[in-house]
Amino acid sequence: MRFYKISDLFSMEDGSEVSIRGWIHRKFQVGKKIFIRVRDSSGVIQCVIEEGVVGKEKFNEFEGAKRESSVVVSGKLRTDERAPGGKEMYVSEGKVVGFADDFPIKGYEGVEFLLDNRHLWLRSTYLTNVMKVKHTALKLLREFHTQEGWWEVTPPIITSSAVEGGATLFKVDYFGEPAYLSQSAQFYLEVLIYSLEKVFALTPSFRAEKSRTRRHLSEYYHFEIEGAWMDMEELMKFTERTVEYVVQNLIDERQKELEDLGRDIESLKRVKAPFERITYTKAIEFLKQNGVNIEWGNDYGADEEAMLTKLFDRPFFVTHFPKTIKPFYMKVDENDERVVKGFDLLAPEGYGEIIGGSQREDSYDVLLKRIVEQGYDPKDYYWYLDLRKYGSVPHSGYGLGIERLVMWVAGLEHIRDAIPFPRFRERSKP
RNA sequence: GCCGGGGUAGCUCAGCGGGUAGAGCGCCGGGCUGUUAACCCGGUGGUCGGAGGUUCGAGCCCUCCCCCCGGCGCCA
Repeated sequence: MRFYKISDLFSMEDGSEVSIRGWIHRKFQVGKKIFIRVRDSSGVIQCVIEEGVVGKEKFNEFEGAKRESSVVVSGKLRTDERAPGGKEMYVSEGKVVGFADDFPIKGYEGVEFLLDNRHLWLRSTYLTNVMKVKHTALKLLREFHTQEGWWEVTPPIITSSAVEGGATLFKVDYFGEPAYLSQSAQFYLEVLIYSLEKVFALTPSFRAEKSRTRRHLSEYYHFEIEGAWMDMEELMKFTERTVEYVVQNLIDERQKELEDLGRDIESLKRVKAPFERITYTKAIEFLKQNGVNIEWGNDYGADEEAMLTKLFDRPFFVTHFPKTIKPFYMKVDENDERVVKGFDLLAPEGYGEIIGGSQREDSYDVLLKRIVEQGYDPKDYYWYLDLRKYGSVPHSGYGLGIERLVMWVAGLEHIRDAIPFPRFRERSKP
């Protein structure tokens, strides 16, 4: 038997005999007539079952099938304005494959209940739409970098030390020795540019902070790139082209899902390179003019970042931060020793930082000095320092938070919905 | 880690001058030949987050603890 995708049925002729399989999304019974809305991965269609047509036994079988029961049904398609989407199937035969117990999610539950029942909530059209958007975003990132001559590589997740200090690491028992879950693949990518020149990786990253915001996860997908011979300017140009490519093609390929999610497509259409740029110094001036009590040299917080996002109606760069608030690997600007050649890319509409990048320090002596300056032990970074001793080159790279990108593009209120099984706070179930 | 809010029926919540618990929805049974979170009739429903304490008596007052939500910090 050939099974059709439900989404394909809506473009077929009335009278077509088709079979589908899926799950009962909604069900209504009126006397001797049962309406079931059958869902598969592509869509939902209403099916009408009448006792006079399928027989009493089959009718009773479907009568006993609750929401989320899995079914196979066959029948004729016909147009009916009373059906959602304007088409329905008039069932001639079918069977219940797996009967469902009473499904706990009815549609008015709170956050905690839904998170405890995430394994069931993932069947919702809302989360399904988000997952489809995410898939396409990942596909587009890979597609673009491959087209542009980049190599995908697979850095380790288990590491022996912090890439940068500060952020809390998850500790694991590695054959009796302490090891940590990676919070960035950057240093490993820096190794690989000496052979592949331009590399990217998609890996989970882990942060053990007990963050309490709608923008943080303990486990998230990190898209990182590193390019040999690239300076900060080249990297920023490449970054904005990447974001433009992903967003513009998403509008095209996932239009229906974005609309279902209630996303304002017009604001996404404005995501065209080049993006505006503002230096950290100018950002601080702006904040001061708007009554924020902040001094040059301090990092701005979430409230301040939100103020900045209102300056532009598309993503924009903040550049040249004081070196005191940025990690040692960022290259100090030769025109102004107080700042580094690093940038953040902030998404508009209050979404904030989605990418952080920089040109890397390529001088052995300067890097060593900065490691010591920031209180780290150079021995822990022996292999990272080594890279500067064997044909060092200018190079740059960035890290993009996949779930933050999805959250912004899909217009989500919370980052947890950009990942099927969110890990945050102490939550690790389901 | 800090600040704020909250944990009462399967779910969403009400109850608080202390007198030992209520609604809606769900669920179960019945009815209905066009439903869109269907509708109508009947039924079912609770260690009031945990442990101590005050009191004749605690969901309600006190102490400690646990869990959840939102904001900050940290960052992608």
